Amino acid sequence: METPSSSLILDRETKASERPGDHKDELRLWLRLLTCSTLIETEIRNRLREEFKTTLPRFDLMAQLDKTAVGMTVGEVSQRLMVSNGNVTAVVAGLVTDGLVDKRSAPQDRRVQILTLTAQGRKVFRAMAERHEDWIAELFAGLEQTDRGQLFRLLGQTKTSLHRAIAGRAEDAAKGDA
Amino acid sequence: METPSSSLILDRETKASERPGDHKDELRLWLRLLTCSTLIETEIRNRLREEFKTTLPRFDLMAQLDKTAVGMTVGEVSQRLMVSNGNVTAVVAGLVTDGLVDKRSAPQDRRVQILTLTAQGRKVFRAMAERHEDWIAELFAGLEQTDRGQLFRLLGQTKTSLHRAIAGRAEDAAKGDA
DNA sequence: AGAAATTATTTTAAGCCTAAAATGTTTTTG
DNA sequence: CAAAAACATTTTAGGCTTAAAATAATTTCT
Repeated sequence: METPSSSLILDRETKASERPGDHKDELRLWLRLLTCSTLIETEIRNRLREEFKTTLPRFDLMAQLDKTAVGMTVGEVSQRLMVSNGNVTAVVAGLVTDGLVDKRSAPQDRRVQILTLTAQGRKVFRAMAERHEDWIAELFAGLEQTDRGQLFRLLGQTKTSLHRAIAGRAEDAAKGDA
Repeated sequence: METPSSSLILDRETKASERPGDHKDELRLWLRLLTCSTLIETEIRNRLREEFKTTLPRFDLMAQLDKTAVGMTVGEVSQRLMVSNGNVTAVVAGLVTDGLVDKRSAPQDRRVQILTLTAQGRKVFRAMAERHEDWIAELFAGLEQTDRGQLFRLLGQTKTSLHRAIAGRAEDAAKGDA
C-alpha cells in the first residue's frame, strides 16, 4: 500500500509521480505559471502597440517614474523592474528622445542620474495606465473574486519561497568563495 | 510593504479600492504573478548558464523536441513555445551548428522542416532536464503541498479566463473587418 | 491545367536584454 | 593626502524576440 499523495489518482499515475526524486508536479506548476504570465504579457504588448504604438518595457519604465514626484535613479528603476542597469540606460535613451522622460545628474553626487517623467510623459502615461488597468481586469474577469484573493495569497507565499531559495543559494556561493 | 488583499483592510483603503471602475486588485494580482514568473525565470537562466553554459530558449526548444520520437515542425514548436516562427528558426540554427538538433525538409511536403534532437542532443538535454527539475522543486519547496495543488488549480482557471478574454477580443476584431 | 489562395518557413529591420568590461565619481583607508 | 576600494552608470558584444515582408511549396478553384 502506497501513501496516497493528495487525493484520488489512478494507480499508474500515482506510481509515476512517486518515483524517488521525481518533481514532475512542481514542473507542471511552473509551466502553468509561465503560460499564464506569457499569455498576459503577449496580450498587453499587442494592445500597447496597437492602441498606443509603444512597448511594454517603455510602459513599465514610465510606470515606475509615475510613482514618484521627485524622480528615481537608474539603479532604483533597474532594481524595481528586475532588469539590468544597461537595459534601463537604453530604454531611457529612447524615452528621452521622445520627450517623455527627463534625465539629469544629481547635483550632490555626479555619479547618479535622476530620471523624471516630463509633463507630457506623465500625461501620456496616465492615459495608457487607465486602459492598461481595464485590460488586466478584463483578462482576469473569468475568475471569481474569492479565487483572485486566494491566488494573490498563494502567489505571496510563492514569492517568499522563491526569495528564500534564491537567497539561500547566493549565501552558499559566497561561503564557497571564502 | 504590500497591501493586504481581500479581507481586513483599512477604511481609507477600502474606499480607495472601491472607486467605480477601479481595478487595482487585479493589477496587483498581475504584478505579483509577473514577479514570481520573473524570479523563477531569471534564476533558471543563471543556473543554466553557470552549470551548462546554455540559455533558456535553447533549453526550452530542446525540451519540446525531447517529447517526440519522430520530430516536430518549426510551426509546431513555435506554437507550443508561444514564440514567433522566425525566433524558432534562429534558435534552431544555433543548435544545429552545435550538433544538438537535426533539421531536414519533410519528403512529402517540402515546405515543412522536421526538427529532431541528435543522439548527442538528447543526451545533453536529459542531463540538463534532471537538474532543471530539481531546481524548480527547490524553488517551490517553501510551499505546502496542498498549497501547490491549490495554486495549480487556480492557475488552471486563470488560463481559462485568459484564453476566453483573448479569443473574445480576436472575434471582435474579425467582426470589425467584415 | 493554370491562376489564385493558402501554408510553412526564412529574412529583415529594429528593439530588448544580459554579462562583463570600461568610465567617471565618491568614499574609505593606510 | 594619495591610493585603493566602492559605487553608479554606460558601453560593448552577443543572443533573443518580434512584426512584417519575402520566398518557396502546396492546394484550391475555375
